[in-house]
Amino acid sequence: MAKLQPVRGTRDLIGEDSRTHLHIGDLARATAGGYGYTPIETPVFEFTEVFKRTLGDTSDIVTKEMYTFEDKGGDSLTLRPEGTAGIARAVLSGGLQNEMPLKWCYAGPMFRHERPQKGRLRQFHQIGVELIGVADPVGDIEVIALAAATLDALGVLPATILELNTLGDGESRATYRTALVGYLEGFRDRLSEDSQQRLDRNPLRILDSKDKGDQAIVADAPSFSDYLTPEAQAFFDSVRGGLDDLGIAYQLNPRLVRGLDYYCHTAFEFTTDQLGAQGTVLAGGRYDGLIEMMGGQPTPGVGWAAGIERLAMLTGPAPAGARAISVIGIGDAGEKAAAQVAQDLRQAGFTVELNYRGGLKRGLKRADKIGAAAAVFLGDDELARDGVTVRNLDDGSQSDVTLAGLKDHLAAYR
RNA sequence: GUGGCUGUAGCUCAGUUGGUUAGAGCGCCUGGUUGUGGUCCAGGAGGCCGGGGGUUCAAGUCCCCUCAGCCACCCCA
Repeated sequence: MAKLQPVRGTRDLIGEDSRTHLHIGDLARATAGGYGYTPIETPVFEFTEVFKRTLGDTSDIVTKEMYTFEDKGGDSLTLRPEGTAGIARAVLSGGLQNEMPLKWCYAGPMFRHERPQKGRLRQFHQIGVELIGVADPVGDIEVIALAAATLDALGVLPATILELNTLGDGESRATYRTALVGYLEGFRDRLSEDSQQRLDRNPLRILDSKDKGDQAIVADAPSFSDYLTPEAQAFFDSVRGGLDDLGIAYQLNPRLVRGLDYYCHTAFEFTTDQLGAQGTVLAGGRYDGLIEMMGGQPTPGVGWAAGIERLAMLTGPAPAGARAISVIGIGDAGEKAAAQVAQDLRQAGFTVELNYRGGLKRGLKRADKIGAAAAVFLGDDELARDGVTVRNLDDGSQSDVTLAGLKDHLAAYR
């Protein structure tokens, strides 16, 4: 263990950072609430099997990015790398299959053992929503509309574009995959080293390779849209029509893919060019195969997740809360009386900071530092006349106020 | 996991071809004001120069290793 450093890829959220994260979570929950989504909290760790089964043994997340450990009972546990698997598990272990549709939103930490860089940490935070039990495109449309509304509430929607694609159904994907691999095999030697591996493991990923040579080869590859079944095409058309009806702009991106098998039909991402290489702010899609893969009945689902750290880089710091009133006691009797005044003001709903010791000068310095709007002095002079002195910290003006009239006087500072 | 760049005070950074007690601004503390902040003035505290090893008469400065940060690849929110 290195000396008193945070673990690599983790960081403390203090002051403004913490406030901003909470603000983003609050706004997301409020927005989702307006769509009828209620909060869910699942554990931050699960049996490793939960993620292995759902993410697939060959995915990068499972093979190299999971924080996995053995607990004292000998079970293999894993810190969740994403939110959906745990929620699917909750559906099954809670016997909620008959409560469909389930509409949930969540916010919390996720863990992936990756090399940190801009917009990427080992412990990071996501907000997300899941709509489980709706097979119709109206579900996709609602979830995307909610995503846009959330980004709009945060004020970052104009900084993003919505990219949209379809992964089709299983049949569409299977025939396309065969055609794509057939085409790419002819160029195997000329593909980048990474893509040669992808060709065996995850050929669809080659479509969004950043390698220039790969891109040239991919340009002439078979197009997925030619392989969509009529049903899958109709589904996608419905989603697009619904977004058009709601006035939600999007850009088709045929190279937008998902690595995992249980994804199908709609895939979408809100991306930005303001965050360096990590441009994806919010990503989601339909995962009809997920719950079945975990051992449940076939159950449709669609949802998304967004990175709070990435959102925070776009929103900037959240607005500060109410300015405080500093209550400063002077002398033993004054400090005692000040404690009572502070208590009364707090119960009346004021934000109050009580000085602990050190006298008026120290109290005022502190008041200035925390940005208090006014200071209330309480010393022998004030006690003698059963009142307090109120100082306006913006203009320095002071007034004598009776104890009885203090709340009314301070109303101007709320 | 791979690559590039960077680690000097709480923060942001200077520090000459290797040369004597390592500096600045901001912040912090004290005093000027034994009942007045933010401005001003004076003073002060605070550094194993990320860590370890090496070269040298001499290392913050050069070399190696290691840790960390940043950025990119991979992958992803």
